[in-house]
Amino acid sequence: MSTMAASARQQQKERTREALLNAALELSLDKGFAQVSLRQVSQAAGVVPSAFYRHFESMDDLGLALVERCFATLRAMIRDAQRDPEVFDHIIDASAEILVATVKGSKADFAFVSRERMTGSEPVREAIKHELDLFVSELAVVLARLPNIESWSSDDVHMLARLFVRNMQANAELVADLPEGRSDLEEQIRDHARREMLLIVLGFKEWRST
Amino acid sequence: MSTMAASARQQQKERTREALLNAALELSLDKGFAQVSLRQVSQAAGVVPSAFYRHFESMDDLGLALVERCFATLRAMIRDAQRDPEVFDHIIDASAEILVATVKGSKADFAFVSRERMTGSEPVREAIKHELDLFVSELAVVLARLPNIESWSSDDVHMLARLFVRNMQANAELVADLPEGRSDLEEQIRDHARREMLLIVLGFKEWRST
DNA sequence: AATTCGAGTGAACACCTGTTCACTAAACTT
DNA sequence: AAGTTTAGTGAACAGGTGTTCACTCGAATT
Repeated sequence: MSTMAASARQQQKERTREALLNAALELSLDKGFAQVSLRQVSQAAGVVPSAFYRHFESMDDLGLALVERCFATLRAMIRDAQRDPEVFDHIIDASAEILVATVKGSKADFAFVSRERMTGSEPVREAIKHELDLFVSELAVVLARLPNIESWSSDDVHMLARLFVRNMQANAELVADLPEGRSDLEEQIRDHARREMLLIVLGFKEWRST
Repeated sequence: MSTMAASARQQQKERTREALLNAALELSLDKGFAQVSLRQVSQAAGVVPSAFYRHFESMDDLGLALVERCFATLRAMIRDAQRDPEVFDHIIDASAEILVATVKGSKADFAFVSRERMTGSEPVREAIKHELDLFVSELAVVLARLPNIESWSSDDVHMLARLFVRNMQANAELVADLPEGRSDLEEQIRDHARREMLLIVLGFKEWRST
């Protein structure tokens, strides 16, 4: 992507590296990342355990790489949301829509983040916390440009962003462990998310007018 | 407590049972409950591994017992809050105060719940989810009796309760892994919690007036 | 064409895990 | 006082764990 090289050997290496990452992500779906052993990941990736060390120096190391990969998805989501012209007119509706759609499309990633945020090894937890804070700040920048919000104090915008992200987290959790093919429940979550965001915005208007 | 009996042998049994529970709770503080082995718990409780089975048939079983014990604390909190006359006049301030104080006093319990809510074995996760739903309903009942809220629809009250509990969860997490003796940060969290609850209430007023 | 490099192998290691089972000894029952 | 119950013991087990190390053999470099 960035460096085009790809010398057929590096290419193969990258392939098994991703196989390891995918295997770890999938295996951690039912029991949690911490329960997944180096040997299980290696086997699922079709590699002998000692080969693992050619790519990561420990499971913690792999965990950090996974965090990074997952947040790339999140960043893509916020980037797309900014480009969508809908967002300027109907932030709430569009946000709820984008949230549910994105989470549905990358369930494993979101499940991983919301799960390992509390349980992961200390470095993993720290990395997620940091990425999440970063995400709040990025969202604050986006929000600050919106029509009705551009006059707010930056403190208030930041708090709004925090509440939105917290709401996003909570709803992402719900979507992430949703049974397949229940579009009714999905619609219900979308609706709840919408109402809650609306509530927050309304609360802020009232708050700022006093 | 309930059955007074206590035949000196039952007494002793209860003693080591609690020792096992306490050991499990403490050991799960740094790495998470799922990382704690039956042998570690037994050793920390001063018992040989095979004795464990006299009290629980598996670690999952112990986990469920721990969930039950932790939520007893939560229930006590909401019960006390109801008795406090302050709450009727200044729900928000009193709630924020009680929240921080209670969580600070039972860090381990809250840390356990907020951690195992996502990571625990499936039965443990299910138990927590159930208890949490129950908690929302209980809170809704309390809120419905409050001066300005008694006229709301039960749906709205329930949503308010959900938002409050979510807020509580998020702030409990923050308090739970707070470094010791940082009363400034503690005050900051209390303040945030207060503002966020206020925001929610204001939003609801506005919401309902349209 | 000869040499170096390195991703992947397979066996061995020391250790920790949950579970079993025959046992002891002290508290209970008769 | 004799007999039963049971919380706790200690050794053994089969199996999974992370890490090591000498190795292969094809691709990359010279």
